[in-house]
Amino acid sequence: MPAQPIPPAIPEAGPSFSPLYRQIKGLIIAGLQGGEWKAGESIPSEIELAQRFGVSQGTVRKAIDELAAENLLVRRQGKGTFVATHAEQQQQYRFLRLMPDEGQDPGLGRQLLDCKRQRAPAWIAKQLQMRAGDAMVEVRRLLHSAGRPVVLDDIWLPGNLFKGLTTERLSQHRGPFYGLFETEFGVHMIRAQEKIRAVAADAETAALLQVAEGTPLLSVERLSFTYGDKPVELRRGLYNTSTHFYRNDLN
Amino acid sequence: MPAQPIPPAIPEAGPSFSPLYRQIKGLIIAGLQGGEWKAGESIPSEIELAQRFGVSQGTVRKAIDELAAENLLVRRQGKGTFVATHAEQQQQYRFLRLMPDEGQDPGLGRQLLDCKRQRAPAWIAKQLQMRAGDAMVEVRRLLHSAGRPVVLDDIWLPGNLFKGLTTERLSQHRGPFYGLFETEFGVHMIRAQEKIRAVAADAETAALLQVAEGTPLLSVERLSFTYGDKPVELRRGLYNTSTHFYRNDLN
DNA sequence: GAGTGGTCTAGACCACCAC
DNA sequence: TGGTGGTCTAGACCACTCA
Repeated sequence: MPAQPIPPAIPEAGPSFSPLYRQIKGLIIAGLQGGEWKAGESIPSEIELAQRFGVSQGTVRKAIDELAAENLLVRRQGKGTFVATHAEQQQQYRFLRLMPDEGQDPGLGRQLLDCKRQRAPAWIAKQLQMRAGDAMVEVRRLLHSAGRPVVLDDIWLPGNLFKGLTTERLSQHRGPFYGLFETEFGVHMIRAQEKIRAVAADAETAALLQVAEGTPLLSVERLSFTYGDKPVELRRGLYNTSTHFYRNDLN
Repeated sequence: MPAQPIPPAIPEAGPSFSPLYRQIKGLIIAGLQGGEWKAGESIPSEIELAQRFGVSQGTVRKAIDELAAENLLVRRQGKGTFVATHAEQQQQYRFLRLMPDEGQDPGLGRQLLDCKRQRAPAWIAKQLQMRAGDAMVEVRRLLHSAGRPVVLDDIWLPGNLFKGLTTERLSQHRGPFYGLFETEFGVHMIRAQEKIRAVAADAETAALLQVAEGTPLLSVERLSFTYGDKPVELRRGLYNTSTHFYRNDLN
């Protein structure tokens, strides 16, 4: 009697078959994760990658297509394929959905309020997959539009990934934080989840945003991930939506 | 002296070159728009479409790939390619991003409050590309979770597209409104824009949502489009976010 | 087993960019 | 002019569904 194949202890939910182009995709992600190509740089041409991996150009192309659709890579005809970055003009504030009621450009100014190292409380540690009490960096800042404060951000980062992060470093830097994180700490934010609620401004928040206590604010809690679905930033923004709104496109 | 080519009066922003697969895509969209294939039905196979349009299967495939990425079509291996619909279990509430703090499934109950024909005020007419005073249908309803009201929706529809829409018709129908709109009125919602704000509950809203007046609520204003970027629904939802949140994924 | 979508290949040619 | 990504084709074979 032939031996029965051993069934897996837990029924697998994953795909039973992995096409070649997905394996190639995994190899390219590994290169990105390992720092073989840095943010803003070009990766090798499709033909070169095809030769390296021993597959056809079309297979590499399909792998890159998916990575471009996920905004990990950017294709530029005639020039090459580049590692996506948050530092460029066009990609600035890629994750910020705040829009002014009038006009197009957010055009926001930044004001750093605080940056200190703390021990992570349990509710933050859990989301960042750390242990309660682990080292953590806490940043607080305001975003201004036309001179008026619109957003109050609290940002929490794992201390071990952002060792040299100081108030000085942050205030000297131009452009979005995520650009600094890429160049200085090698941390790429590639994906995020936001939980949005309406809350009432407490006294401290009201003072900072120059609104009355109890004013309804948009609470935007964002958990950002790097390669391998590893959470590396927790952020809570409080938005004054009297002159701005959060824009979302559905399809 | 050779004649100069005449420059366009307005510099064209559009693409100077339209590949074959985009033209095929346009033909398929025209078929969808014209009702050749209805919501939930299958479209002809790739091979059949390739013969009909006189191109290779690969070209049809690329056109369908884009339409599937935009959620206009759904591919099912071994079965065929189907016109996307809001009426199916898996696709139910495709545009609703509300999630409970505990658990996964929203599991919402519906309560129809009102449905009447009105003349469109200017601010609604403008967004629906109608004239102020044109016929309009106004619907008001509540969504409940575990017996408690969570969402108050006001929905405005162009009167000429929804001629037979009555309270009876709406209350008898099971499943999402968008499913009814597809089957009864041939209107497919394929895309939407949302503007999200935090607002304070007024007296009437507070009573309906069973919260205190002034409670912060999420205001979600949604403009939905059908084929050809034609706006066909304006909706304003007021969400009580004490036990639920609006979820958004960024990448 | 027939029909569907999904993968992979090889090759030709086009559009765009930089030198 | 050469290199890059972008399009299009033709054909082989694989995975999935259903009768």
